[in-house]
Amino acid sequence: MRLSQNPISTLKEVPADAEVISHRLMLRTGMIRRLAAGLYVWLPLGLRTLRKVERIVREEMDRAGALELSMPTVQPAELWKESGRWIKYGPELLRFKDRHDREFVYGPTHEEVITDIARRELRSYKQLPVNFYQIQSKFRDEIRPRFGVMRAREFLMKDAYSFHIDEASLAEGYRLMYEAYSRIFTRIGLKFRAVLADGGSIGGSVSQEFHVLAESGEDAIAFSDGDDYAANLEMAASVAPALPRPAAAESLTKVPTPNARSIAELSAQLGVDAARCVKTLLVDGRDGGVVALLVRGDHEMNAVKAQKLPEVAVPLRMASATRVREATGTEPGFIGPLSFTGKIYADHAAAQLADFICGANEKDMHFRGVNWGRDLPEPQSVDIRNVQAGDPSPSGRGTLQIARGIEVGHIFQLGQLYSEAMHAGVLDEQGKSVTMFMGCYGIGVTRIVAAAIEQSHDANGIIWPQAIAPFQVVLVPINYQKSTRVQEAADALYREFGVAGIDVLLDDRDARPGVKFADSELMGIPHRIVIGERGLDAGTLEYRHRGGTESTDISVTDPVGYIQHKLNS
RNA sequence: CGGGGCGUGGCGCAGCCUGGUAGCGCACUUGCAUGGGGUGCAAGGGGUCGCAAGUUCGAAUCUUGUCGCCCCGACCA
Repeated sequence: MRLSQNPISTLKEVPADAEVISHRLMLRTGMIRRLAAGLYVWLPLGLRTLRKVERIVREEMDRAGALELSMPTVQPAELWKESGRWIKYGPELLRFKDRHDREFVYGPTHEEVITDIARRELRSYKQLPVNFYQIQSKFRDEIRPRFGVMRAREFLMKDAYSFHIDEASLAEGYRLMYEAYSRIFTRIGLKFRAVLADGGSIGGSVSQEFHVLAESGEDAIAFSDGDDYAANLEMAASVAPALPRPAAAESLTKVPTPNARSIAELSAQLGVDAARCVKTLLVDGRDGGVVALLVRGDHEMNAVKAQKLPEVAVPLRMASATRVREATGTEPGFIGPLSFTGKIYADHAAAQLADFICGANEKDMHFRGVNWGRDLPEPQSVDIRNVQAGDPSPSGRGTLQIARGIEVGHIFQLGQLYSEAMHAGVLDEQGKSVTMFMGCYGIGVTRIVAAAIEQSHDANGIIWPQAIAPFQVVLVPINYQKSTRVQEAADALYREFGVAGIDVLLDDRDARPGVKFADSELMGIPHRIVIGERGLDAGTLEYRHRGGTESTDISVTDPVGYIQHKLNS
């Protein structure tokens, strides 16, 4: 591409609402433009990178034996009603009607459509296993789209769905996808980690997410420093303390704690560690009542874990102030388990405490010296808290660290969740009908582009990994418009790179060198060759790598060979 | 959904409090100079101030409504 022919210029200033670095750089380089909240136009420069990511994904999916197809973005509501997700999916599902008043959705994912295809087309176990995939736009009406294309409403996704005769085959298909994903992210040049995950709204049992490690990531992930255990914070199991609970030493006393509505205030007023306090959280119950969830004062409740408890309503909701009053006779801040009559769950760590402090179900009062088994019944002990850095790893080796990640891939073993609801079966070797087992596997193609920038940039701009750079080489001629020699040399070089099949950008704009240097760095093109009269006199060109700070003179005789060597090393 | 904030040329902003017919920087156009790190000088083009209604002789400015967007929160017990 000749840069003089690209009408999109780079920006020095960026819209004030762009927060994260990838969003700012994508706007400044002219990769994307915002159309509306969560909707982005991919301009020529951005699309080049997007297509390169797509190509790598496609190559590795094909290599893993998956078959590409393409499904409509618009789907009939009947399929969603059949799977049950018409009700379960919530407002993120964009629903609309056509001129005949028939209901449709804009697909946020395609389990229903692919299962419909599978039940029509697949008749025999001999056709299994099979894995279908597509790379296509999805729409999810996010509560709060943000961070540019990182959490957009419409985005490009690679989604794959596999069908199997039994669980063993599903596990094998899942393993193949795990390996394909690892190859994909490695080829793209990302620092990533596969972590144990929750199924979320897609459902299913076994599932792992692939996270790109970056400070700006929206997810917290916990990983062991002793082995390769890694899990989304939502899922990371906290290990129950092994020691026996200390014996009760204090007697139960009620103490005044005026306005101590938070653990921080409470522990300050009483001069005790937050870890000796118990937080009582009331959440809505499944049967209409409330459920008490107890965690240690220095711990945080984990909503994903808590809503797996049978009595807890899904999705998890904190009880309203009115219901708190009905259930306890007091207001939030002074709730405790002692006179509470509803269902009580205590986190393992809270259940392990002796002589602890908790609310007295009376305004401005707490109990001290509370002991399980003596002052109230032994609790049902469960894991309902987030792990913290320093906690022992559930793998038994090492302690947990917390890092932030951007979820770029997610793989699931769905089992028979959809195939059962939608009656997708095949005949087995005995001629008996068997419900198929399914897996599904997603990659956020557009999100990968943003994640790559988050992970690799500096003060001057993007530093693209080789594999997804919009151009591999940029040619910067000095005084292109005035110097015939420079122009001829640059044009010749541009042709040679093109013939060699290397993606080359020629900055033939009538701009000063400083502008071109700044732009080449902003755009993050890995290899730069400067062509100037001085160098031509000496028979040299100037080479510089985007990541480096030094330029080196190279001979004019074979710059293409020089770059090819760099690309292959 | 709750709280806060913002809508003024393509982008970043000032003007609004105290009404008098819109300004600055970047970008863009033209010319001259410059030509190895976002160069300088000069001359230009471009905005019915989100939209609607109201108050007023007069509204970017005051009032009401409406639409759009952004940020924070959604463990607080």
